[in-house]
Amino acid sequence: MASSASSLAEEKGVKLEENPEYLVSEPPRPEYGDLSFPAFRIARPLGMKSMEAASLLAERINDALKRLSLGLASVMGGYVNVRLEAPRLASMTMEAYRRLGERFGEVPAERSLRIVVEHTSANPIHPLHIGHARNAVLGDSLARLLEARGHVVQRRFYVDDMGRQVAVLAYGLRLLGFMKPEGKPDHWIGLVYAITHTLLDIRKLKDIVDELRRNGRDEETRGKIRELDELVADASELREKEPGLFDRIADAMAKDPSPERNISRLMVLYEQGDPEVKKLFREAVEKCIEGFRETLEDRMGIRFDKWDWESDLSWSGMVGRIIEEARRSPYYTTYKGSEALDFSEIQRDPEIREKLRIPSSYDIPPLILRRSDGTTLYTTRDIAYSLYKFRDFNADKVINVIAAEQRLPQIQIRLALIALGYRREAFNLIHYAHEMVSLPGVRMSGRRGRYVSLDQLLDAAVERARIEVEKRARSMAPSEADRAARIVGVGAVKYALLSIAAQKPMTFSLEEALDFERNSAPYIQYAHARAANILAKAKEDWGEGGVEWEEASAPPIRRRLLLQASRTPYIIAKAADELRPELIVSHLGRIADIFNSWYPLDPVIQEKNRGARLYKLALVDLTRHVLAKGLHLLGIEAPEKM
RNA sequence: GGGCCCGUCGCCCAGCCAGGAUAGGGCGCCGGCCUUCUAAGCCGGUGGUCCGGGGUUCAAAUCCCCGCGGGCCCGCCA
Repeated sequence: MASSASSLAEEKGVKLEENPEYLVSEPPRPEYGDLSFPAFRIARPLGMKSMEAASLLAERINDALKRLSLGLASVMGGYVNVRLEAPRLASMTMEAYRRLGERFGEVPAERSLRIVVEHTSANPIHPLHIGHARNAVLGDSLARLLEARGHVVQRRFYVDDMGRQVAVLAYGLRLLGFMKPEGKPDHWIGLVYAITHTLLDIRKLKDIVDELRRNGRDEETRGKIRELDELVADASELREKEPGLFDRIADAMAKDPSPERNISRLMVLYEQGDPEVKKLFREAVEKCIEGFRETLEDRMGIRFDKWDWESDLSWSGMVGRIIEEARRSPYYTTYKGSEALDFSEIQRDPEIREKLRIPSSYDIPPLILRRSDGTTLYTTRDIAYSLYKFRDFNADKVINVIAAEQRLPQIQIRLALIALGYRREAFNLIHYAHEMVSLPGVRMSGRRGRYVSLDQLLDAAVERARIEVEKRARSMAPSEADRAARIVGVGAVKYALLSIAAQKPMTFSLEEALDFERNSAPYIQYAHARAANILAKAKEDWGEGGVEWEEASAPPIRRRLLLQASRTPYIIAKAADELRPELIVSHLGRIADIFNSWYPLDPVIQEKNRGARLYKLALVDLTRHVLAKGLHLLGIEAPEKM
């Protein structure tokens, strides 16, 4: 339909403003047909009345459909509606499925691109929590979608080991005098970090209180004392968790006349590559990453091709070279006494504003490149890293999956790239922003050790799934039940995170994620398992011929399942091109709904007529495949049994 | 003070970018369905001033403007 509209426009020498493909939709009532096109939308640019455009377009579409004997177009109001010839659609779709096998649904893009997807990149100072999970699951799904579209994708994790937070952790570990994680290493690291950070804050606040008191500022003193009380409460909670660890760090810190100075010194020494400090930092961060990998790779099946250490980038001289380039740039300036890049001129360019999506009346502040002690800042290092991602993979496009709160620094990075003459990179660096995840009633804080870790959530989900699996575990071997529980539990968490569009803030309710009914991963997985089960019991292969394609026409629900399943390649392409995994989520939901309504009404194996039975088997097989494919693109496994 | 995102049945969400034919799902609630390919399922019912107000248009949940409510950002943190 879309191509008929395009060619019509082309002949009239008119360029349509919008892609006609976007105008194709499903009519509101099934009697109207299977697809519809609002002809009035293209009537005006073509210089026609809407009815005129509709009948002309219907004629074109009919010609095209006739060539394939695929259906019939009719005019209704200003719409052209098409009713597809189900048997023909069935044989074409199944033929493609048989030819492509497991690849059915993937449509290669016109041009295969090299794309880097950087995601998760959590600070290596505490375990992953639900917010990181949203990032990880989105990033992983985007990567899978892009691959399905024929792009060459590289997944990278940025290990941010040069921030102040890691220095705080390293300082704490040095006070502790050893590094022997008990239990999962990232959890242990998280505890050390929280204890150290909280003790540091208490120390700082105490100093402030003393100072205020000396100056007789009673009002302010009382306020600060209240803050202090809260901190002490947090500290005692931490102490309860691990008294030995806590006291050791506390005692050692009490002997240090200036913890802050020592932390800053650690940062400087690490950036300089001091061997002893380097060993300390690296060991600490490696422990944490080890824990991350256990969660991401072993438990969630989210893998990375590269783990990029921020410090490596810095030591290699890349960050230094960026600063050199900045100094030579005409936008180099001094801001608040520090070296900086000034964007006031660049951001006046309307093309740049539009391409980087900078709001029209928004003034991007200058970007400071270095602290006064000479150490670099995160954003500066990220400029180097952005370029590195393009170069190292020879990438056409780099997608950063990063929380929306980092919008400003992400814009600054792209402006900086332009300032340094890297326009192509700036325009092909995409900030895929997602909003935060909160847990109801939980005030999370990594610095205070107050968080629900992703591991805990996954444990709860898998545990819940195990109970459900055991309820119906019929003929399942224990190892099989284990596997099913893991697939269902982890799948449910992933689905919950993917089913809400990324730009919406979400409250993650474990309760709801563990409701394994409709609109959940288990619901889709269940439909898949049922389909797989029918196929397993069938002992017949529809692919060897004898399928009666006429069976595709009726009953309506059977026909609808075919129609929906056959849209899959289009949906996958769209979801990949628009970076919208949630389109896959809703497509799977629709297919599972139709399949679940269909199969109890229209038994497959008991069907007496062989040709009909084989067609139904083909339809079950297609459905099974399409569900598995979609789940896979979301990073969710599809069990054969559950 | 400036900017970004969000606001749709009691609750959670889709639809909005690319305006059109009675605004869709799920949860909840009410009532049915396990001798027939797994009831994590199916069938029926209940429920909406699309945050408010203007404007553009033959036509607005969708586009524009002004408000209101919630989240986030504006650091020599990351």
